[in-house]
Amino acid sequence: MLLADLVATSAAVAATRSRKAKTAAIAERLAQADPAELEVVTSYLAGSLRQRRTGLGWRSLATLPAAAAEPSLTVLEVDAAFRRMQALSGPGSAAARTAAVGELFRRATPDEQGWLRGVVTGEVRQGALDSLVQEALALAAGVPLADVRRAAMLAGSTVAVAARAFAGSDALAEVGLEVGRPVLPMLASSAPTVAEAVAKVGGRVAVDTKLDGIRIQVHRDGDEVVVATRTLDDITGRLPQVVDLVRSLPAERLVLDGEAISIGDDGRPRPFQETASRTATRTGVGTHVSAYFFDLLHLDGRDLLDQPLAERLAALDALVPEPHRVARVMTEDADEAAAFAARVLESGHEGVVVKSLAAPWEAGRRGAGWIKVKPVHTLDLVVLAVEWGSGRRRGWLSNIHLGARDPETGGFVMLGKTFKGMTDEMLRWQTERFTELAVDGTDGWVVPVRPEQVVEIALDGVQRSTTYPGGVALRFARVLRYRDDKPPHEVDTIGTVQAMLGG
DNA sequence: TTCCGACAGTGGGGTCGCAAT
DNA sequence: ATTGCGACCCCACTATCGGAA
Repeated sequence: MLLADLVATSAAVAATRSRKAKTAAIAERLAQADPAELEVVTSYLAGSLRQRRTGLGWRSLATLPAAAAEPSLTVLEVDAAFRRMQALSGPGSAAARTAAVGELFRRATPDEQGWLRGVVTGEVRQGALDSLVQEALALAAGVPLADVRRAAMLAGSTVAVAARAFAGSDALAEVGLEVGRPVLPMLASSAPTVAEAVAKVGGRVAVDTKLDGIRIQVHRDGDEVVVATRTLDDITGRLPQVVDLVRSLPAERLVLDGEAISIGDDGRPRPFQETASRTATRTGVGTHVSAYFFDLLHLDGRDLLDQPLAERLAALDALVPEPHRVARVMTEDADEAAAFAARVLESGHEGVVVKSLAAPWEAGRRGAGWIKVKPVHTLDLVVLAVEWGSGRRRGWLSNIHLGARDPETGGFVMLGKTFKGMTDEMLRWQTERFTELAVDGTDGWVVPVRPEQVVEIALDGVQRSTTYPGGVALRFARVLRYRDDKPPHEVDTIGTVQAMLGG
């Protein structure tokens, strides 16, 4: 298959807003793929390369050679080119990579160059990702979507089951949970209060402590242990204590789901930054990282995936010692759940996850069985500058720079940015408003403004920063509303924000 | 007809590893 | 030694489609 054909499909998918039409276009292209190229085509139609890392990013593609007039690249040639680039490392690899990019892009037409750049930077933006490709696979192969989804969950990717989809439902059904091969993780949606989460889940629920660490999935087969992250990255070598712990459990084959986090000598959780640092480093030592498990998917030959959570938890409790499980209550009473959540926060943890005790394990259904609840802080800050948006926000002033008041200088200290929480109406309004407040000094991207507009910001908390002058940055900041009832000299001070670090 | 679940898009800060400077 | 890029950890929120109610 020519890359040009695939790029044409991507353009057609981008050109319509109808999901059905997108799915149909993708399905048509999938049906035309040879068996040998099916995995590459499936991956490309979802907007991703098959190579996890290429060493290429937006910067590497800033300058490109002149484009070809006629299409000639095949999808397999493109895959081979990226495979070669992935293999490059060591001194001189950057130059070799640049040469390889030149070779590939010289053979691409302007449209193909645009698509190649998008797939490398993860910005194909055609309005279809993995989920719609799963639908397209089901459509093209004439198999139920649920079969495709389940096989993809168990195999850890959609690409891995594309060929089986075309071989039929029976072939898909042969894909089972394999100890040692990570499955796609089950995700949680969120709710503002515990009471709402309990009501939404319904019936008897488990309320788990939500730890602010790294999600881990641990597989053990005899002495062989594999630790994987949420994106199924293998981090076994970085968490030796977790490996030892799981080896010590009284079972031979198992699959556990949990969280890795640094806990201080006082028994309270360390900031997320410490856990991240510790788990990101391959060789270094540092604070101890402990594992706390909250689910069990397999135990000694028995798959628990399809069992209700209540049964999985019973098996978990029998297997894993209490100090290595997340604290939990099981109840039907929203007040009891809320009281537990209050104790969890008191102990320094992030929040709770409310789970249906009747629900089986189901990846990729954010919203069904698990609902997280975290407290929200708010600050009133002033807007210091705005950035022009991209994609669907092109032409709108989008990402705002936030500042707290510095009582000593009478000025403002930047704490971070946010583009979240804005409706289209707010984007329209702020584009007009900040155009009025703009001062000289724009670089064409960032527009500095007079610090006069106050905004109420919601955030999960603050963290240490080496980027911002106050030494603190906001975590997950989003706009609640613009405030015209509050003058800039009354917004929160940098001292107030710094004090939240200790909290 | 209205409601709501699922999906994609738009990016945020921090940390490390690696190659180049 | 320092710098810049790429990769990946955590993540919130809105708009929209299309099936469910």
